[in-house]
Amino acid sequence: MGKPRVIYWFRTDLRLHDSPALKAALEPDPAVLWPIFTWDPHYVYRTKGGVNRWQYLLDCQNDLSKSINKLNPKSKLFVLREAPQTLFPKLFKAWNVTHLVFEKDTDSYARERDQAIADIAQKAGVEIVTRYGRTLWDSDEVVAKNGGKPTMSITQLQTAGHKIGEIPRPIAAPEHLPDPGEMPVNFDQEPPNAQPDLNAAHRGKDDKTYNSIAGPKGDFAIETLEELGFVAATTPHRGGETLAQKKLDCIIADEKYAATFQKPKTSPAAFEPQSTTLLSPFLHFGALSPRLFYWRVQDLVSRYKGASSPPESLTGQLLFRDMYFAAAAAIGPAFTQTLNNPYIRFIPWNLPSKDESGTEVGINAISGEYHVDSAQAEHWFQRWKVGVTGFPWIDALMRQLREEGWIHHLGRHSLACFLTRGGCYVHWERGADVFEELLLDHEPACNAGNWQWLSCTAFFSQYYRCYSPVVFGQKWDKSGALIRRWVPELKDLDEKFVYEPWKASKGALGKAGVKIEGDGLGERKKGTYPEPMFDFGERREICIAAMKKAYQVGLHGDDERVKNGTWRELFEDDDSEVQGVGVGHDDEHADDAEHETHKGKGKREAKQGPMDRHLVKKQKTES
DNA sequence: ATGGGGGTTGTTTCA
DNA sequence: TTGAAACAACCCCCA
Repeated sequence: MGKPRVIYWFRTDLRLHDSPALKAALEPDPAVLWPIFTWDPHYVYRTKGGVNRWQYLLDCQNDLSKSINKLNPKSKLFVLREAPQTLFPKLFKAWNVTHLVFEKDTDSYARERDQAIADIAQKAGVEIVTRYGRTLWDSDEVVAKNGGKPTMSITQLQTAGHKIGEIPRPIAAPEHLPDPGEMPVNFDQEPPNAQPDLNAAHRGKDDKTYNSIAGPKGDFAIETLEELGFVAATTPHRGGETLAQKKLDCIIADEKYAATFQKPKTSPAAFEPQSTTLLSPFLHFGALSPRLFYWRVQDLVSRYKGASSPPESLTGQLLFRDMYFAAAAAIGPAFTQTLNNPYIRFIPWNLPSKDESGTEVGINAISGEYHVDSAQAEHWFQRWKVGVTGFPWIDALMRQLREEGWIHHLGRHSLACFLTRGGCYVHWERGADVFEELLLDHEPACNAGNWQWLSCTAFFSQYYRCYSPVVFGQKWDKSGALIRRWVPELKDLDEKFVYEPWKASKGALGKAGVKIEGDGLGERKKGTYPEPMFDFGERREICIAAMKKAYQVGLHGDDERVKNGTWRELFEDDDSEVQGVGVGHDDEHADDAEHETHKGKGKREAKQGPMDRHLVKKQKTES
């Protein structure tokens, strides 16, 4: 037997430091090692991503390639443009590969893909080696220690983690890398399935991604935005392991900040500089190891007097990340949706997703296809999406997100609450879909989990705690600096009205050079800012009443009645206020609703409640 | 097993 | 100006 000929397959671990998988690849002292990245059509076409995130990925790849090249001038990150499922059988033969090594990934699509790769490797007689390094603990182990169930609270995660044992200490980056072997491409490229292309909207130019396996020059170079057909990115945030390390160093150097960090006390209105670390995009691409981050903080905390502790502390933030990863690992593809998900509450939101289970986009992806069951809700959603709701705090956040790809966690809360249970009563999957496209740090598990949290469909349930689009921002930023930065229409408006310009007098508006008019969609007149979409106080009341009703009904995503539409019967005794929310009901039913209201009000409130709650409990223990 | 305490990140009011 | 308490519609967790 000769020495191993190893492919190291980089995926969501674009780094050299603290990589258990890379360490495992180097341990048998390979004769050759190819560091490769495969440009997977699933990510290119079936994962929504704005230009900002594509640029960030390219940053991470370029930085990694440079670092590899420093360790061995003959090597770099070799990028191959083909789906791994069809590429690897050919590579294994052509390059005479003995081992394929990669970091384990528990995302639904990744699991399915990696299983396929494992089968292919077995047939080819190639040994597969994997290690976990994407979270603090192996998510599957967490699930096992949690009784095979998804971690639905931070205590569950902590208890399970405690049972597994101490979080592994980070591993140093390798000091040497073997030469890559020969890389003949004496085989044909399997053309990708480019339809549907969920990113078509961002491609201003021709998509040349798959013109050849080894790129335009045949040198396995990293793609460019040009090659992908994308126009220029707008975010100021840049990726790469080198930058991640530098930023982490800065954060740890500010001992008081890092050791006493309390997330709920950091301001969502702070920008330049932001109040949180902005390390999440690095974590997403694996340019920063969560375990390195954890131990750099923890070692400081252990010797610091008066340090904060989980869940509010910096390490606590990493625990939440692990919680979502383990929940997603246990629930599988259904985690990112309501349908078929037994752990998520059914709420009859407007604009529900079309059922795409069984289709290609249905695998762990929200394609954005949905039922427009209410023209009103659709109009609100369109205004929310581009930041013209007429609520300056909401619009500022949305515009910051669109341009920079990052907003503070509590800003995300504001946007999410407003779209779902605290304003528009639009399905959280619509919002998750928009965030998936816009966030640099978009992580399927964390994004879906946080939307479930905020919409009170899982993880969190206090739906009467509702973020006000006015007072919540004011609590952090009385003068409206964030609004002035991102909603320049209002930059000269008096502090008294900057959060609610509709209350300003004509004189005050005139002085600020702004008029309140229109819905903000389409061509907007210069010097205008849209009217508020609705009376927030009114909407808040309606939404809370509707949430209460849905909680009493107590359906979950896997309920047959959710799938076959008979859930409607359970909501028919809505009183008139609630009816204002659920659109979709035609006028012919209005009479019935009216009728129900007359005889039902009062009595039912008192009696039905406890009975329904009992029903909910019973259902839960059964499932 | 049941009941009380608590829940990273609400709002309003009052001291 | 800051902090605590009321509001009291939820579910999880632990003893």
